[in-house]
Amino acid sequence: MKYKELFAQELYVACDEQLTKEEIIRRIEKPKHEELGDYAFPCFDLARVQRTAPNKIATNMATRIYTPIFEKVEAVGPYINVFLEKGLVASEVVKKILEEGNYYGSSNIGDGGSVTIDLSSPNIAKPFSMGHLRSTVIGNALALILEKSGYRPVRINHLGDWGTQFGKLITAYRKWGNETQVRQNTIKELLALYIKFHEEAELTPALLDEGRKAFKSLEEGDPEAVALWKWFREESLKEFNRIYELMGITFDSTNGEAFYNNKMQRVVELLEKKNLLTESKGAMVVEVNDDTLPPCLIKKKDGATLYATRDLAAALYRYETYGFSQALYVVGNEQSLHFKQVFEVLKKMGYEWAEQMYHITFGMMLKDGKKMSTRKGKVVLLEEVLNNAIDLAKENINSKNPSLKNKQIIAEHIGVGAVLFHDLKNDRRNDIDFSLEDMLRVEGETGPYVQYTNARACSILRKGHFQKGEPFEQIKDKEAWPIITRLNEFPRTVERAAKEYDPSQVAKYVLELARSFNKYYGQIRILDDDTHLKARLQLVSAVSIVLTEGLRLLGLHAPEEM
RNA sequence: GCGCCUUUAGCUCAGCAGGAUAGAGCAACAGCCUUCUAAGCUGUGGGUCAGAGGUUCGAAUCCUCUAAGGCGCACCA
Repeated sequence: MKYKELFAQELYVACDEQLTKEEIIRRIEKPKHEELGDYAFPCFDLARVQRTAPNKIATNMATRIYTPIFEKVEAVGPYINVFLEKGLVASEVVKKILEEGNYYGSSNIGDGGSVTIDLSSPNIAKPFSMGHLRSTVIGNALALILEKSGYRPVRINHLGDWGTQFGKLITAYRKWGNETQVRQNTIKELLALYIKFHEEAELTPALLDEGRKAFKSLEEGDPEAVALWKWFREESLKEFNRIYELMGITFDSTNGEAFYNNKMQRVVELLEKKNLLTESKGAMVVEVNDDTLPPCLIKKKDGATLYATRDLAAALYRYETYGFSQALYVVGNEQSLHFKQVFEVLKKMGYEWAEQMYHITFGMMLKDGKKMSTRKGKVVLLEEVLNNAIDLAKENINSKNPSLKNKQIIAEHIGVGAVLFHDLKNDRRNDIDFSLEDMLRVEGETGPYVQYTNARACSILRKGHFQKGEPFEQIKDKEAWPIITRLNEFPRTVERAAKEYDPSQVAKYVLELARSFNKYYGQIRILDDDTHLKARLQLVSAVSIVLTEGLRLLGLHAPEEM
């Protein structure tokens, strides 16, 4: 980072201040090919100002740039390419990492502001499907990345524990439910009831009304309905917690939709007081931005509330409780209209903090190119996928490293790592077609590949008897340079991931670092040469520190052996 | 119909506020383990960046249109 600024400063002087430093910084790029140097500056802008051929300008300016930080400055066509003094930079970077350890890459761009993150939010009484994986994994990674960037994340699992679906479920349970069966296998039985309800409702549409009525009675506190609801909720949570534990994810709050049940009246009153509520076709709505957005539904014909009402109540509650500087909603992109409406309503209510609310969208998990549907029973269960991945990791351990200790734990870290990483490595807005094969893959651009790289590095550190805190030695291998430049990029990568709410930046980074290290590993026998041993081990240690930290930011463990 | 999004190698995707010969992984093929964990490394083949215009010294990247696909559009969440 600072090397680039140094280059900009040099250019600023060399071009006689014909461009501003900001303009120069914006133009400086990283050449696509290593042979072309570490930074490059194209001279086309100056060519226009000076009305001279860019090649000429490049040649002239190149001779005017001189600082010890560059070992070579050369003009290639219209570009000025500079090569960093490798020894100097390598020392600075590796030293910094060894000194800072896990803190390397931390920043304070968040300035201690709290960020509420609405994530995971599965529906109670339904199995935890692959669809919820994305929100959970992306939200968790964002929380970790933001935390490293100086924010205080608040992870909120906004459980789907309220709504008409529970009316349906209660109705179904009353009609066809069997207590013993449900008690034995709650989630599975409830899912079956839910599916049956929708099948029957195709034949007898009146069932839908009955479901709605049941929900109304639940909302009004009918003891029998409430008891059923509580039971469903508890059993579901037990199941979810097992999965969260496996993934190493915890929450600061599990206040779901039901929590806001008694907070919605206030929202309705506030809307009334501000004259925002109007009647439309029997329902109460807020008109938002008339032409571009459809009205936001607040209350149904029968007086029952809707999810927008709950999200409004939740937003108020979260602002009052956490005083967030940002509020994030990690929810699929199919709900983008809903969040636009909710944010608009809040703005109309006069809350300027609504400007700091963001819908963090992500693509759908598809099955054979189509949306998965709980109602039709076409779901893939996350727990099964995770167990598959763990079993595979165990098989691999048994064939590749049978004497490994703590096999079970490490297999969990690897298996879960494969699944999480697979979800995080690409832009979150892309749809993912579910493929067990892809998800369990451990070679190539995968979590286990990165974990394996780190395990190798750790193994070298053990065998080379690496000691922390020894005097620093400069690395001499030119083969190490690609690693050094990657290591230097880590802080920028974290910062960018935080600013763009994009964990994939970290995932891609960690892959590149692993790749560069594996290449080095193939070229240099680290433990063979005593004279370079210390410097090399220090480099390896820096790599391991950054890989471990990068993986941690994605929610993955980095086992030292595997 | 309206709104938003997507379209880059056989497949899955990168390509960071336009810049020098478009990159990875998987799959295919050919190599590398008596020496630091082969979950690895090296090499080969594979591309009119959906199409057409436009802006620019320069476009996969920005603008417009077309085509294909996806998601959303009032009492579900």
